[in-house]
Amino acid sequence: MSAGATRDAIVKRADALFYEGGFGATSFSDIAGLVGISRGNFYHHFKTKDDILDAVVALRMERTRRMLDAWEAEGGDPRQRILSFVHMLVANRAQIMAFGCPVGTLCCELAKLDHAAQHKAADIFGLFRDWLAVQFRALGMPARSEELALHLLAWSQGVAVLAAAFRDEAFIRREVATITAWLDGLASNQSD
Amino acid sequence: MSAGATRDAIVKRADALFYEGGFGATSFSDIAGLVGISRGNFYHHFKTKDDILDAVVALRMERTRRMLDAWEAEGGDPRQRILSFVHMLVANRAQIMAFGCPVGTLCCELAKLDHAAQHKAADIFGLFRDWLAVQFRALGMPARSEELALHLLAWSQGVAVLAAAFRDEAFIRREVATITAWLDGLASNQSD
DNA sequence: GTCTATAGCCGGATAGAC
DNA sequence: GTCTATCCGGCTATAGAC
Repeated sequence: MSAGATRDAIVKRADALFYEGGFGATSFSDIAGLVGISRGNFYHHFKTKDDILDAVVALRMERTRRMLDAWEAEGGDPRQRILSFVHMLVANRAQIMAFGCPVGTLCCELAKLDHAAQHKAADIFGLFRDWLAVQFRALGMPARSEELALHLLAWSQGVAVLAAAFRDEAFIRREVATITAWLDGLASNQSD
Repeated sequence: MSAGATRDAIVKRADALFYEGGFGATSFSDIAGLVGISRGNFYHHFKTKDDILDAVVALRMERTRRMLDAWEAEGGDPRQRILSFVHMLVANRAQIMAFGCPVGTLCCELAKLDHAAQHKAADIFGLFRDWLAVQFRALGMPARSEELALHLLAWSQGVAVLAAAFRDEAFIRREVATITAWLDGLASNQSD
């Protein structure tokens, strides 16, 4: 296998395992087993476990960027773009109920570990925040766009946490409906 | 030291370490070091690490119950009681920015570990949910009390996650103010 | 009830053959 | 670039002295 392909396979599998089992609980053996290589071969591609984490965070950053660009390119209005973000909760509901949000749970785990990569992980949230702020500005709310972006980001995070704790799909759908109503009420009443 | 005292000391320290460092990342040595006992002595009180987790979850359950009872006994109105809950975000802001919410982060970690105690941990959320639902009923919203309780619980969880990710105290205070305004708007307009 | 000593395992990481 | 073999350390857990 070429150099890049094995490396990519490692990062891809590590990404999934870090999400489903957590960074700390995932071992080199776990990743190597899924990729189909030996543990020794690992260190030809990554010197330490933290290096793998950096690569996984970079992968998630890039994937997020592409997703936001795609939503931007779909040609809808800002309201529809924001709803694309919110709809992730429904589209990924099975994984969210099982493992929570990939970004939120990683940030919380790295915060407890006081890990050097915690700020890079939070930057993924930053991508969403900035993109949402652009949408709120386009909706005609320039003054409070960043606050609204953080508010919506927090809202979706809360839904993910409780959905995972209670395994409650109806709750997800109800909250998404509430968010949609809140969004439609924003233009007419900017007090919330 | 008497049997109960050492056991209580272990649970108390484990509670803090599980919160600040995570369950998986906390070792027996960490706890023993803080308590001031040897690792060997540990197994006289707890057979496995999971047994300690059970005791920690039970401790948090009981502490939560006492806190909710105290808020109930303070003699305010339902609105004031709900604000006592919300105010936790401000009162514990330093810890929340450093380690997230103790309940939310534990639930997410145990979900990823597919741990047997994950449902018991979620029961702590259940205590808050049921108590909040009682308050919303007392506010005159019997039909949607449970939904409102879950909504507020999720909201506070989202604030905790983003506060930890961005270490943003102003964000916490802003969201608490928004929650307060939302609460005061509920009586007059039950559409949100 | 608390200690020391240690078993047994698995983690990350390395060396060197192919 | 991939492998096998191995080191070292920390982990949970146990045994047995005091």
